[in-house]
Amino acid sequence: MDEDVLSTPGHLISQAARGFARLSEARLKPMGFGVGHLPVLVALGEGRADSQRGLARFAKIEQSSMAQMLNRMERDGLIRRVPDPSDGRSSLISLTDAALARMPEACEVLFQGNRDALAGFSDQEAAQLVDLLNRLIANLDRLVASPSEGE
Amino acid sequence: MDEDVLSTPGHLISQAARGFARLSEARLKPMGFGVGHLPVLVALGEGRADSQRGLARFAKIEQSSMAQMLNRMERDGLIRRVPDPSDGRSSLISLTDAALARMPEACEVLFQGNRDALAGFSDQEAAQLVDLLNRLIANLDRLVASPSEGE
DNA sequence: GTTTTATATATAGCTACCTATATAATGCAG
DNA sequence: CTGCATTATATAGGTAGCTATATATAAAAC
Repeated sequence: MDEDVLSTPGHLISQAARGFARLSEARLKPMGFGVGHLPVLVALGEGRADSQRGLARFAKIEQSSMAQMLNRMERDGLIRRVPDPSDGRSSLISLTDAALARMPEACEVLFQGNRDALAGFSDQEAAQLVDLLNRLIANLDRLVASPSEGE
Repeated sequence: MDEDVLSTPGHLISQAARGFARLSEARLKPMGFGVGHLPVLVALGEGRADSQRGLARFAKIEQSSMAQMLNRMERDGLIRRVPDPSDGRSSLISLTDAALARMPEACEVLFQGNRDALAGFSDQEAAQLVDLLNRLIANLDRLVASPSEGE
């Protein structure tokens, strides 16, 4: 009876996420990227954010997590931080040429990983999965914001 | 064009997994559990495994990850390890009374978390989500086993 | 009965998250 | 123009996973 706590969507999603992460990690590593880099690459590449805070909000992770992520990416030569002339607390973050050059390939690898993972899914099923996930995420965002569940 | 790499199932699943983990963590912590404990509790509680290797296989994580998990659970008084009399390399792992006593409540909390997260889902939609996730996981398991994708 | 191979666990070191707290610069009140 | 609140970043320490490698015991080969 308590066994099927492992058949709940929550547990299945965590397993799927680990599977995806392992696959993506394995494929991105040879080109010098990690699975957490992508939101940063996209945000910087499209000018959607250029501060640590902005990147954290874009990636929907905590500021402290982004700080460490950026430390690793700077160490690995993917980004660069220059002091913001208009705000002494802040740095302006930008992609290095190396990161920019390798980005399209990284995106392609991720798209391919998704195609591989969705093998056997009809277009309709893939679309439904995305829809259900988006609704789930919206619910979870609401719940984490106010941990008192229900309504 | 590369922005929607963040709208792929892979990325959405990772966001959903983090949301679930944060929610479950917050609710389990007050009763002394963590989100990774559940497979161990279930496996031990139902006699599905009693060695580290067996637990790792059951939980579908690596042996080294399970070793650390068990270290933390032992430290926190949730499990106990006694040397296996019939195999000098191995320990027999069992739940403490404290863990056993709190387990049903933990399962209930997780079931409730799933109900909360699936608010607005019809039964049919919830079932479809589970089905799609199971197929996704099967694909990913296959892919990780042989990283040479497609066919 | 040794020697080899396989298995069980342990350990080192990494990513990517988290919470909580400290520090420094900004901006606004007074 | 000073002092307080706010904001941006940094740091400490934790969980849960990973890979890779070491060690000890067991089992199989010879």
